[in-house]
Order: sequence, then structure tokens, then C-alpha cells
Amino acid sequence: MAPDAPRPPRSRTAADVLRRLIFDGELAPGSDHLETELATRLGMSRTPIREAAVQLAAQGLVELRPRKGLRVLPISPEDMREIYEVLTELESGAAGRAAERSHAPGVLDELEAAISDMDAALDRDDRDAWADADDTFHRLLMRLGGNTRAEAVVAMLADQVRRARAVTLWSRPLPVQSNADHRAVLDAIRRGDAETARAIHRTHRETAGRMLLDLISRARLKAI
Amino acid sequence: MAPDAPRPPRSRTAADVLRRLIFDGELAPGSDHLETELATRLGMSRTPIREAAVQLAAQGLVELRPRKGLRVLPISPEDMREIYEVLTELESGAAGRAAERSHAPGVLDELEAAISDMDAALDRDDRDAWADADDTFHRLLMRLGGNTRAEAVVAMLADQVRRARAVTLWSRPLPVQSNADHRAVLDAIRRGDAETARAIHRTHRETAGRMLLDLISRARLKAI
DNA sequence: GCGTTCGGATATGCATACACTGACGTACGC
DNA sequence: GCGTACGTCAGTGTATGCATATCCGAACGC
Repeated sequence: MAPDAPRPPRSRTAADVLRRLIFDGELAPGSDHLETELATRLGMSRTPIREAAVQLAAQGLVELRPRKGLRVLPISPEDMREIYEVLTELESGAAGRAAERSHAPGVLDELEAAISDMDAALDRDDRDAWADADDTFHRLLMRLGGNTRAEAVVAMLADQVRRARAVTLWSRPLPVQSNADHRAVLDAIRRGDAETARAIHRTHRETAGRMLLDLISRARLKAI
Repeated sequence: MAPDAPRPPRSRTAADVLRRLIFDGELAPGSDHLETELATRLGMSRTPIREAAVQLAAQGLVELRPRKGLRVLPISPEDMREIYEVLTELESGAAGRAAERSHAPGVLDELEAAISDMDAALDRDDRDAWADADDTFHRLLMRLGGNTRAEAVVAMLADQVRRARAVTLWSRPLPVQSNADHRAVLDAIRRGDAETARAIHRTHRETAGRMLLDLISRARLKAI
């Protein structure tokens, strides 16, 4: 028998469920939701809902407007630029540090595996699988950077743009260049070439950011 | 008469007061504090205290441990390294972008003023005033970078190390090189020389970080 | 003497109750 | 007809009560 898992606190459940609802678009960007309404919807009282709301607000996913309810923050092109700028700096820094450090043998293989998964997904034209593997790659890369703060910040910002990807993933060109970049970064890390790892990843993110911004502005999306 | 300000929500007061107590060291690093105790101390019920606690936890200032109370997180040398790495990357990025953008006339003068304040404080050997002006300089610099996310992240991390400065400020050498760096960054921004602004500020932060780490490890401080 | 189990004390997590504030609509005055 | 003032109502912010889970100590067994 699995030792029955202790029931997670309701506030935690609330935060998890709300996050999922936001990512899935069930709580649309820009929409308002009263605490009472959410409490009923999740089958709990307002107290844990409020606690979760405060956390999500601290992570920049929602905004708490007294009497208006909790508003799911839309991401404007300007927000997108900001987020990608920070991602670019922190991730390329992590790539550089990853190259400077030594790693347990298996770890780099995981990165390799994520890249292979992306390749395979591209062959099948399975964009969702590609996106998942891409997430994994970037998450592993941050882990290799050996800076938990940077990791946490990047995770938070990645969450903020996650919703946007649902929109852009299907209208963007197939991300083939992306994967060449990933391999080049991995190679540089293997060789311990910090400067190259940093530079390539920086360019990679800058390009991706510009492409997304372009996509969004072409689509006349004022907010996502 | 000033239109009487509406009374701020208790939860906000709680967060502000707790932050101050932490910075002032009245809630010592590593110490535990029960919600009930804090509620009594701040003259309010547990509800707003909890809300504030969740916020502070999200900012990485405290940790919520069921039944142990809220624990003021100590900063280890390792934490310090992490934080300075992120500060280095985000601030130097901001310095670079600040040089690329154009600014309203008065704005750069504020930066200049902060630097002068630091000079004056150094002449008086007034380290507290120097630290305040240094804060102002770095805050303004981030503002000039034009990235509110980066600004928020940096502010959060600066808060995390604020306590440490109380310890290091008095044992470190007089920060004279610091000010030369600041002027050089400002000059580069004025000239629109992004590359130089970025590079100098990066070196500035790297040096400061190494110095602090050195100071802390010399003092055998395992945590602050 | 040491380990284990049981019981009590206690802090928390959550639900609920309530007062207050801000918003909106209506009605009145001009 | 337009602007203003008042009343009503809803939602939040906060307090409080309670059930539960956990931790510590003591007592018992080995």
C-alpha cells in the first residue's frame, strides 16, 4: 500500500487549480472573478482562495482589485518584451555558468534527451510535445546554472508567458533553428566554453523574443 | 488640510511593519515567530498577519513552517553569491539599455545627484548616508533600464541582502572605487555607449559581490 | 536503562460572521 | 435635461470560533 498521502492544504489546492485554470484559458486574460464565485467553484470557503490569490498576485499572474475581484493579468507586447529581456539575461548567464561548472555524468544526458525529444516532436509535427520538451530543456539548463534564485525567477516569468504560447505556438514557423541552437549550447557546455554557451543562448532568446513580438503585433493582439 | 488618507488595510500594515522588523534585526535571522504572537504584537487578528506572511514568503524573506511559526530566513554565503549573480546580470543589462534609450532631461541629473550624495557622505565618513545614496543610485539605474519586471526582481533581491549590509557596511573598506564606477556608468549612459555601461557595471557588481563574500567568510559568518 | 506508545497541549488551517467601504442607480433640484 | 446627492447593495477586509494535525513529554514495557 502506498502510504496514503496527507491531504494537501486547501490553499495549496486552490493555488494549483487556479493556475491551471489560467493556463488553460478557462479564466480568460482580463477577466474578473469574485472571491465568492471562485470559492463556490472550487468547493471551499473564501479563506484559502484569498491565500492563493495573494500568492498568484505575488507571482504576477493576477491582480487583486478590491470589489472587482481578482483579474487575470493580460500580457501586452510590452510585457512580453520585458519578460524576454529578463529571460535572455538570466538564461544566458546560467548557460555560461553551466559551462564553467562540472556536472555529474548523467545530467548532461538529460539535456541531450530533451533535445532529441524536440527533434522527434518536430519530425511528427507535434508542436505540443515540442513545447513540452523545450520547457524541459530550459528548466534543466537553469538547474545546471546552479543558481536557485535565478531558477525561481525564470520559472515565474516562464509561467507568465505560458498562456501566450498557446496562441503563438500554432502560428509561428516550425522551430527548426531553435534546435540547432540548443545543440550548440549543449556542445559549448560540454567543452566548458562558457563564452560561446552564453553568446549562443543569448542570441537564441533574442531571436525567439523578436519573433514572438513580431507574431503578436502582426496578429494585432493587443494583449493575451 | 491634506485629504485624510484612507486607512491602509491591516494586511498591508502588517507586511510593512514585519519587513521593517526584519530589516532592523528585531526579528533575528533564523528565529521563529508564531502567528498569534505577531498578531498580539501588531495589535490585530491573525488573518491579516497570515496574509502578510504569505507575501513575505513569496518574496523570499521568510519561510512558513506549520507549527513552528514563520521563520526569518538567514542568508548564507551561498545565498549571497546567488543573489549577487542575479543582481549583476540584471543591473548591467539595465545599464546597457539605459544607454540605448533617450531620457527626459532631469532624469539623469537625479542619478548625478545620487552620486554626489555618495561623495559627500564619503567625505563625512557617513556610511549610512552613503548606503542610502547607493540604494537610490541603483534604484534609479534600474528605472532607467525601462523594464519593470527586472526592476521588481532586483528590488526583491536587494531586500533579501539588505540585512546583510548592516553587518558588512562597517567592516568593509571605504567604498571609494565604487563611486568612480558609478560616474563611469553615468558617463557611458550619457554618451549612449551601451557596451561600456554594461561592462563597467558588471565589473562593479562582480567586484562588490566578491568583496562581500570575502568579508563574510573571513568573519566566519555562516549566515546573516 | 532505553525505546516505544499513548495522551494532552497547542498552533494552524479553514469556515463563518460581520462591519465598512465603495459603487451604482435613482430621484430630486436646478 | 443635466448634474448632484442620497440610499441601497454587494464585496471585501477582518475577527473569531472550531476541528484537526502535530509535537512533546511522560509513562509503561522490555
